Amino acid sequence: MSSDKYIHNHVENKIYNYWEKKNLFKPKKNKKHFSIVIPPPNVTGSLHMGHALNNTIQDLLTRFHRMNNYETLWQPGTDHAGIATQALVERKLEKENINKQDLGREEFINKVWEWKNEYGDIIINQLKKLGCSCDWSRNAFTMDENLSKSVIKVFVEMYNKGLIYKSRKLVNWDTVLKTAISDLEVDQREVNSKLYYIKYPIENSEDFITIATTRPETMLGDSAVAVHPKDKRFKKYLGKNVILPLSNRKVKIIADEYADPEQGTGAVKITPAHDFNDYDVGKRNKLEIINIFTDDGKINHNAPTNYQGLDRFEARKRILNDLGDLFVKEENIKNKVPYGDRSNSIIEPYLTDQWFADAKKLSVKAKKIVKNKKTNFFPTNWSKTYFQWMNNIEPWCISRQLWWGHQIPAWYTPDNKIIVASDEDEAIKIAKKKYKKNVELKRDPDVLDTWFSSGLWAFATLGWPKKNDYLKKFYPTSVLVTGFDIIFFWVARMIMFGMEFLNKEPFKDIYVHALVRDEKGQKMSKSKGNVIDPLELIEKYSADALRFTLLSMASPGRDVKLSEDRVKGNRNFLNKLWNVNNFLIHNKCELKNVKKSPKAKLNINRWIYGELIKTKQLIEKNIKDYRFDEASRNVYQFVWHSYCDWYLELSKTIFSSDKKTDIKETKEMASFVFKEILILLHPFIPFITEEIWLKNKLDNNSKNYLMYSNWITDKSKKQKFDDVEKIINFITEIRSFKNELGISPGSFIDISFAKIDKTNKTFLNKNSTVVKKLGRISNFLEKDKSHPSASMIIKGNVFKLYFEENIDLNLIKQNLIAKQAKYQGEIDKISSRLSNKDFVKRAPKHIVHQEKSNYNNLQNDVKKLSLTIKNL
RNA sequence: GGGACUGUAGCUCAAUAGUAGAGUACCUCGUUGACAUCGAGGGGGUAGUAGGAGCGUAACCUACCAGUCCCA
Repeated sequence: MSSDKYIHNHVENKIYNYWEKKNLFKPKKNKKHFSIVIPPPNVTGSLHMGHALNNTIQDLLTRFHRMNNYETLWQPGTDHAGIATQALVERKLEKENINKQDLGREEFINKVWEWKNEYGDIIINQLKKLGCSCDWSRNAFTMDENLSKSVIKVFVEMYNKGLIYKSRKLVNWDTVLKTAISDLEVDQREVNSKLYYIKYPIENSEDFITIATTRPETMLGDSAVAVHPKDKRFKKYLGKNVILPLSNRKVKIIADEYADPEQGTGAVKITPAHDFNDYDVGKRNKLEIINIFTDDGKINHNAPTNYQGLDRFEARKRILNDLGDLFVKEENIKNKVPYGDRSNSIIEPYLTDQWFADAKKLSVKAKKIVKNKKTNFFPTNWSKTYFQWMNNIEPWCISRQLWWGHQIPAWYTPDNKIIVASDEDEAIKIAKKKYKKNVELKRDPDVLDTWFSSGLWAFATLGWPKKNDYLKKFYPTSVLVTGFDIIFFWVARMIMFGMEFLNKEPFKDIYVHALVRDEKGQKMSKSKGNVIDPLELIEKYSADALRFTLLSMASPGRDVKLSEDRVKGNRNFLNKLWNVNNFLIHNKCELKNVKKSPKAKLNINRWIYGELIKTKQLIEKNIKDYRFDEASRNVYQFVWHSYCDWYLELSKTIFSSDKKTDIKETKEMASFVFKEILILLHPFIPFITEEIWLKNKLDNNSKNYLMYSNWITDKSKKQKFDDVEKIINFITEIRSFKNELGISPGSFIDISFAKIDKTNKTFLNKNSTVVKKLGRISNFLEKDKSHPSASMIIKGNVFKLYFEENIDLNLIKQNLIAKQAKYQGEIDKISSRLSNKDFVKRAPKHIVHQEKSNYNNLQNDVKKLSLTIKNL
């Protein structure tokens, strides 16, 4: 006999190899087109829960469309993660006592490539573990030659259009990584800080003006003290100078509305080189910009010698110490401090020359396309977030002081003019034309922000700028599946680039899923130690179980709170499925020979077929609406409860009978529906469905792949099969009644039909085999027995039940009284509704009608109940 | 400071305004034929609070309370 348990461990790898060997992930010519580009995971990354959710959804959509007559492309790849990768390789080299600078740029980049070639596929292999059916033959990398070419092309064109420019500005500077980063890469964290009050002596006076600051070390770079123009307290000092303590420089006291009279002392020190607000004040008031930091956050030569070379935090201590009497007090406060999301170090506003993209200009078309609903967010609400950011968009700093990445295609002439060209030869040509002679050119050492190249992902991976078949077929892509955390980083920028260069939206739909949190709803983080590793769950419970769990929990607008128990529960679902297969084999059902559309006469067969169609339609609708939670619920409910708990149980009565035609029909239907179940479930849980498919040789020697099997279509009118539902209800009532009276569920009973109406009597007699077996009934009696009985009332019919066991009459009575009270409660509610004239007048007729009929039915039941109670 | 979201059973979440459901946990019972990773049954909800519109709502509006997130 086959094993009772589904063991996933060997199955999943085997099945994945089978898919790859058969080349099933490649797009196959078909009428319609469907495409997804993967949000490229970081090449240094390893699979976390966010990836698992994100890619499970994409795989479900991909498989669903691939099965249903779409030529389907899921374009995979990774991004080069400039900072992360460079830092990683640097650390690795440090361990080997190799310094990046000694190695030189070119050699270092070689080392990074070596690393990439060795480890870069880790995350790709992890995606395979999850079952992702990407077309791996097209696996892309942002540093690939063709993608790099499109990056250069985009840069050059944007420069020529004036959409990219170089400028000296205050930027977010990471003193650890020694590079500029964009606003988005800065994390504003609330921390406990101290506010220091410091007296600045006023020139030629005994007076002081007291300022408050959280960063006293920056006073070495102060170029003014600002007060609010309307602040009467300071009016007398306006235009005077203060003697800057420690530096002994003279700086002016100026009036500027930036100074908030309510904050601190009302007077604020202005350090244009090291604070974004102060920079603006400085510009307005034409103040000197004094940079006092080196690129690694130490005090530089612009400060008094005794502080030079000190780290910024060391300098703070020394300065506070050196202030002496001028130090007034300190206060504990909470404030926001900028941290670099990669280095985790405090970010320094720093004045440098950088390249910027004019995001404001790019945003115009990008906003319009969403406004015009050519691109739609799901859930819709995310468009608000999108617009809010787009409306307040700032220039995007795209240059990074790194070696690993796309080097900016700009060259400098000896007189420091910029030449932007797609390669050095072209730059030389341009220079020659301009200067009428050969001039020495120096290439800009900076590279572009990784997100710049990921922004081209949706079309560069499809071959752009070449106008090939793929681009035509698959752009715009059908849907982008992504987390809300990268709407700005990536989604918005892809839309901007897509609109600018193809004048078409990169994707029709944007499905935004939530964050995966731990079971308590906390963000998973290494420092908290609450990270659940998807690979561990896969190992323990299977990829299918993890996938199904994530899908069923992906409710829109909600975070996914993942607990191991849920995954375990869904592993049980797989086992159930496995055992259905065992059951069918056991009953000699042949899946291999099922007909295309089975004809059924038996009510249970017609019923399960109807349920199948209904379920299929529901799932399809929910997948199209991106309601994966609902879709998984639909399929789970149908498979476990309708098919296993009822249909297969009911079918057992037929299998154990001697009616050959009925047995044949039921075998066929059981097999047919199960085969359809495998097809419906495949996008959700591809491994086990494929395993069962192959085990039953449904592939027909590689002629019928599960992965290309269409979902069932049936356009016939919906038929209702009340009779099976009636049987189910009747059996449930009996089971429940027995349980309430404390009768062992396995025991057999007799039931008297003496007081029930003809329709029901005929119906039950007609279905007696099934009802008797599942309801554990020995005999249907036409007349009441003289033994004591318990009465069960279903929809106005009184059934008398006779048990072998002795039942406490009191218990029976109590049971009936409780039921009566429950019904009466319902009646009271309905009657208060019905006695409301406005309700009867204004509510739709069918609602009123329904209430009335409910009322009558309940009244009838209560009447019967009280009669029975009286007779006891 | 600006913005978005959430509040429903112990927990995690559903439900076109027609009167609250599922999974899980819990309790009771059950095993010689698919499955104990199972089956049958059960208890459990003043829907954050308070107003308002409406015949009626958990769903709409307003305020408040609580929480989460984003931007500055």
